[in-house]
Amino acid sequence: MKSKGKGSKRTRRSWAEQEHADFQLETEPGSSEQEGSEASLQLGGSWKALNAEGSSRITGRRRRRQHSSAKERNVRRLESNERERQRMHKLNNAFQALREAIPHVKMDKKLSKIETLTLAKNYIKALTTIILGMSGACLPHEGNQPEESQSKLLQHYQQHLEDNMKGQDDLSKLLEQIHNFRNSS
DNA sequence: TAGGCCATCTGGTCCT
DNA sequence: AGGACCAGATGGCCTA
Repeated sequence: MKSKGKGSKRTRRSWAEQEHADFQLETEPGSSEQEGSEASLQLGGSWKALNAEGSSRITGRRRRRQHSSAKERNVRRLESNERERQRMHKLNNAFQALREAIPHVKMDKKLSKIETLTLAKNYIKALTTIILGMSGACLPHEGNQPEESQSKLLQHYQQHLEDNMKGQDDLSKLLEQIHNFRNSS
């Protein structure tokens, strides 16, 4: 969460505020609006935006007929918005956990999401390389072809997941095991 | 000031 | 049927 500004950013008209006017504007009066008709074609968020600009590109498209009252729709939309916020918060928490799990140089600057994913991918690759190197050293009689080692590593990891992985701390346990393994070898 | 990043809203689709 | 997921749109904040 950014430190400032986000709390006061709700300047867009809420669905509750604009719902009535938009519904009148976008629904062709007197038309037979059956569920699943052309009205349900995918337009996503561009629908309102294009209409607001007065574009004629989407003429003829109508919002799907809603069977519930405006008030019920309003309530469901607000509930849906809340769920979506919670979902995005969980996603952001996961990003934050990932940020804390990967080492990076600019500790003072928060990694963006794309940076986090990219660094995480590179970190996994680096760790995999290290582990493959260690397993190659410890298994002199095994075939040391990269694909073979990688396959064994994956097998071992999956087995480990099935046997032990149950909670949120499992990744740190695994990293601890890797750390211990490195120290002992 | 432009561009990057982000939070939020929104409606369609998928899944249970 | 309802919730989860997804992607587009929008507008605010920040930085170069």
